[in-house]
Amino acid sequence: MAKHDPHLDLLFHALSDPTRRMMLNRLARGPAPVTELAGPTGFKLPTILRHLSVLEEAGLVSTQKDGRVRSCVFQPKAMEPMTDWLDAQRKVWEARLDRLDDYVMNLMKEREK
Amino acid sequence: MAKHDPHLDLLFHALSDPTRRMMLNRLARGPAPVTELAGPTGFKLPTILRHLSVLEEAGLVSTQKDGRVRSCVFQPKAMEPMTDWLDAQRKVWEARLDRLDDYVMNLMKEREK
DNA sequence: ATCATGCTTAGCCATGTTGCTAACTATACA
DNA sequence: TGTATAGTTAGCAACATGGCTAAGCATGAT
Repeated sequence: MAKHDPHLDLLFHALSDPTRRMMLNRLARGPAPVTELAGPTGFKLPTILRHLSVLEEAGLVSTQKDGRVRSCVFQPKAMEPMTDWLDAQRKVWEARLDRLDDYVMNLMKEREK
Repeated sequence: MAKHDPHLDLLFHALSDPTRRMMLNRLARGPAPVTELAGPTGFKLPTILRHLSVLEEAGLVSTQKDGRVRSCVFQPKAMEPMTDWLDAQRKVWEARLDRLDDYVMNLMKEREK
């Protein structure tokens, strides 16, 4: 378990904004140029570009310029460190439940004596 | 799919900080008082209390005062909206892969003619 | 060559976040 | 009663975030 993983910070932070989640959701349906990402949000292009760069820094989106159009592509692999953390966290929690279980079982055995 | 769920913002934001993740990790092992949460982080109590309130507002931790000690408890259920969103996102992505598959299959059939 | 399109950059503003210290309250213990 | 313990609150400083406008640049169409 990493003590503090800066990449995780970037990932969770990137997803903490509804506009960025909306953009990601669009991109999950397939690549799109910046303007198309901006459309449904109602925000201006510079704002969207900033959100996009946050997504890129988190590794969630990669972009490539083709002529004057920048095409944005969702990178699902980037999610993994996050789901890994969530799984690890759940494991710790479940181990705790198991220990609680043992504890309760022992209590009951004691009672039976 | 909710247009913009403020709760998701709070959840992802709460997890975007390494100190808060460390605190949660400790709490997954079982309840703890504030001072014990602060210990390994090296931060002062007021700082930890602010982090704690972020976790509480996200619903990830509930606290209760017993005498002069505040006991903090991890609330795993609070994670659900987040994992639900991740699952939904993955579903969209996989549906896209399926469509791509169909597309490639059609291309190959065309070629055979 | 000119114009429209699609970004891109610079820079401003308001607000939010994260750390701190200092001072306070409330409970337990002697 | 007095003292140590465990939080708590107020408020400050530095920096990050999220929106904008205005101006610029590169490419495609005419």
